[in-house]
Order: sequence, then structure tokens, then C-alpha cells
Amino acid sequence: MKLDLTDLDRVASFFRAFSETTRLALLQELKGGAKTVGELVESLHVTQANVSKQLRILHEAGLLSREKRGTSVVYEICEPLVLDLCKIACDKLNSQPKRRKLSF
Amino acid sequence: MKLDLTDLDRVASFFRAFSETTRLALLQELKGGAKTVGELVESLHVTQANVSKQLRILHEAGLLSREKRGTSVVYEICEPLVLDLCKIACDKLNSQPKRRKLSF
DNA sequence: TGATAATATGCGCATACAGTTATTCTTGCG
DNA sequence: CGCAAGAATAACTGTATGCGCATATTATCA
Repeated sequence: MKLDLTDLDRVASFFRAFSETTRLALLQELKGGAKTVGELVESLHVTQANVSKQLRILHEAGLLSREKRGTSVVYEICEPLVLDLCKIACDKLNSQPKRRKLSF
Repeated sequence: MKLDLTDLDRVASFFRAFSETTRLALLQELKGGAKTVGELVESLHVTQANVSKQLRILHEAGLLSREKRGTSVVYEICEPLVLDLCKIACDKLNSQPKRRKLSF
């Protein structure tokens, strides 16, 4: 079964959500459970504006749910595939020999 | 187990290979077996230069093997994860209601 | 060795997008 | 209401990269 260009575009967009370090870091934090924007800003060394922006992208990709709680906003992983892909990525890293610096 | 920024970068690069329509189209063609650059150019509506460039990216990402055969070059999927990810993407598409044009 | 076919690459353009700073919006509370 | 905290957005910059065109590279064969 072959996907047409439209579907391939959607698949590409899906994977694009996982193609930036900051977004992966956010997903990794959220693997431990729902967190507010402020908590995520504290956990990672990323500005509040950037965290907010990347969370928006992940939310629009359908990976995160969003819930307002007072003045805070809580984000949570709502797409089980995220955990599957994290596991796949980790397995791949573990199966590959870590690149080490040879000199010194 | 948390990945450090270096590992997250590598994961991001891995997924980035899957984040462009043309590259997904190439992988889809190669799911049917090894093909030469020329065959891929004929299958897809993409210029030869672009096919060659995207194949290079997929090869450097460790997804494709490359073998010269005469004046041709044969590319083949050499990373089993490619097939897994294709299946995951297809399942996700199938589980989602197709967006249809409502007007006309 | 010259010609031809198949592939790769250099260059330029246009676009996408991560990140920053400053600002605005929203909510809760005195 | 006025203020403060938390989050989102706007405008901007620099960088990355997809794509096409032209050209270079490589290999085969007459």
C-alpha cells in the first residue's frame, strides 16, 4: 500500500516534531508525567518563550494535551506513540557503539 | 534513564531524516527492494540531482546502503527500523479519520 | 582515447524555522 | 479596579536546507 504525496506530507510533519533537540528534551521531561510550562522552563536551560513555542508545535502535532490550571498551563503526553518512539530511539542508541574521543 | 543533549541531538538527526516528503517517497520506493538512482528518478517526479542529494542524506543517516554496479549505483534499505517506522506511520494514518474536503 | 551514460556536486535562490527580546494576554488576588 | 505571575505572541535575526540548473566526476564501451 503506497501513500500519496498528501499522506507522505503528514507523515513528514509528524516526524518533524521529533527532529529538534529542544522538543525531544521537552518530551523526555514529560515522560515523567504532566508538567507546567514553568516547571519545564526550570528543568531545561531554555527560555520561557522558546519552551512555549515548542510546546505549541508538539501540541499542534497531536502529541501533547493542554490544560489551563489557574494562571498555569499543564502539558501532558497524549499520544502513546511518543513513548514507543522514545524507546525505539533509545534502543538504537544503545545498540550503537558510543562514539568516544580517541585522543587524550 | 535520561539522555544528555548530545544523545538527544543524535536522536533528532535520526528523525530529521524522516521529516521530508521526498525522502519518505524514496524510502517507500525502496521498501519494494533495492533500486538504482535512475529507477528512483523515473518512479518519482523529482530531478536526478535532488534524488541523489536526498539519497546521500539517507545514506549518511545510516538508513541506506550504497553499492556501485557499473555506472549505476544501487541503494537499499539497510536499517530495519525504517520498516518499523513506516508501519507505525501508516498505522497512525489509518487510525486517524481522513480529512476530506467538505465543499464540492 | 574519445564519446556516452549514470551519478554526484557546486552554486544560487527561496523558504522554513529555532531562538531571542520585548510585549501582550490571561488569570488570580489584594 | 490595579497589580503580579504565568504563558503566549509578535517582530526580528541568523542559520539550515530543499530545490533547480549547470557542471563535474566516474565508469563503460567503441
